[in-house]
Amino acid sequence: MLQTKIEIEEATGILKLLGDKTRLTMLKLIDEQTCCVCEFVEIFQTSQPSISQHLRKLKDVGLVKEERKGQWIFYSVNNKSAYYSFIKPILDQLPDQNDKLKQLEEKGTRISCC
Amino acid sequence: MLQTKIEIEEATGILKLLGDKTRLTMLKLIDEQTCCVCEFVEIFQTSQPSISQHLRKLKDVGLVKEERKGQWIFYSVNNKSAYYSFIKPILDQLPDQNDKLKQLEEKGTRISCC
DNA sequence: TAAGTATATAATTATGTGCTTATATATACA
DNA sequence: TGTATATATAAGCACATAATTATATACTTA
Repeated sequence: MLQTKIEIEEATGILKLLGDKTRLTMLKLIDEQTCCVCEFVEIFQTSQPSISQHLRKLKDVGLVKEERKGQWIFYSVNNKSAYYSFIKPILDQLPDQNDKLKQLEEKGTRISCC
Repeated sequence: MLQTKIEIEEATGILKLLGDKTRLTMLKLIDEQTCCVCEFVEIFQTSQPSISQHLRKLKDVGLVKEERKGQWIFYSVNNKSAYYSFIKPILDQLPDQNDKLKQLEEKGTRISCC
């Protein structure tokens, strides 16, 4: 695939967002899956507002999309984003994070699959 | 080429470094060229200590290498770095920055070519 | 060796970022 | 409609980061 060019300033904005452990892991997780906020809270063992704020930043640049299903809001990577081809090669070099979701399934706290 | 995996925490460290306009532009510039500190100072229109500190951070993780030639120290991307295959796809998506070096050549302040 | 140029380092300041606490909004269900 | 659950937002604080200023070090050349 021919890569599209991205301006330096846009690139630094995106890279700044990826330069955070929580957000980068999130993106890797939801590149091929879907997660809701409370799952992230459990996975990252942090507060709900903190997770919401990270997701907000990713949403603001269009990297993730949300879909409400009842009381839950499910997040996934927006592969229609103009930046998707920029971040995909990065995500592909990261180790799989699915063990984190497996742990939720074992504890019975996984929601997204329903 | 089969990509090597990089741990999430290492990746965020590297991405944090790339998430800065000066450093990202620097890396793109010296991926295939060589520049010395005073050239960066002129290109980025900033102070010499600021440039040195950016280079220091890149050097600390092994992303760049330095070579002294007389009074000048020339910097270039260290393509032997374990992280090179991680950052290369990122740099490749950035627009060419060679116009900045051309401007130095036109002004007669380009050093590295000698 | 003295003066000039190039670069590095240290200390300080200014700004940015992430997390917490508190509160608001939205949905579900009894 | 009232309560519980899920999520978002706002304000404040703590910490991190980038730039500046001042100074030190290294090399060059007269």
